Amino acid sequence: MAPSMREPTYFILLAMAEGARHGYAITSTARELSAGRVRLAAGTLYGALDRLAADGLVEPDGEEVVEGRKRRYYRLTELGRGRLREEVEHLEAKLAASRKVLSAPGSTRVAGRAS
Amino acid sequence: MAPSMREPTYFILLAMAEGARHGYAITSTARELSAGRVRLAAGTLYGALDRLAADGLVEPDGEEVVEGRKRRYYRLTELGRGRLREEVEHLEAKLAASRKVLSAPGSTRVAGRAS
DNA sequence: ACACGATAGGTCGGTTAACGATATATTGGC
DNA sequence: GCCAATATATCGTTAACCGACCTATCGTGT
Repeated sequence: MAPSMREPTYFILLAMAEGARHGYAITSTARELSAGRVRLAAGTLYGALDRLAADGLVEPDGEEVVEGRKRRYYRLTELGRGRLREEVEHLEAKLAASRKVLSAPGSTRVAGRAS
Repeated sequence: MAPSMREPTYFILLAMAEGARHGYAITSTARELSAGRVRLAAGTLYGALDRLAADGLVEPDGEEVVEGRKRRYYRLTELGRGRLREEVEHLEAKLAASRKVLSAPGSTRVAGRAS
């Protein structure tokens, strides 16, 4: 079973789910989607992009130069999209579990605690 | 801003939200709550317990011997419960963001892609 | 002319959670 | 006697993330 994604990775993939993006655009999209919570550090972003490409979750989608600045585009693969959807399911399962537990005030001890 | 918890940590805290537990019981409760997904390795469990205690999210709640086996109990602190609730909010925010993005089929490019 | 912030890409070393392996010890079933 | 389950603990490794730093362009303000 693949371990759950960390938050930066999750938002990097999610940012690309809307369409291909170049690195810097991923940073701002992730920031928006997370309501400001996720501010991707350069090391996190480019490291993750290399890793995700090696794992086949994203792939390069060409380069271009806009106003003198090079842009490297990446696109989510079908595998990446599937992995993202899987992650959403885990999120839902986690939430379901927490509702079951946190609704009850609970300070109960597990079976038969003797003094 | 505190970084998001990893899955094992989340389920360790969630297991204790129902009531005080000893280490081994946390392992089985976490396994149940996660529908079998989270199988805590010993190193993960006891390492996390020490770390969480140092951070004030959990605290020791006595020891006892049951059938010749020592049990070390831990309890969730108010801080820990708050941190858990905070994490649930982040989970909800993440889900809201992902629904917004994944509902649309989206293979759009970000503004004005030439060529 | 110069500084600075935003845009755009990248590297590198350090921190830390998680993990598997290993160890100890007891109880109970085969 | 051996193994699985119960129970706790340590140790070394891996992997993700992060801050710091570097290069470079463009526009704005001084």
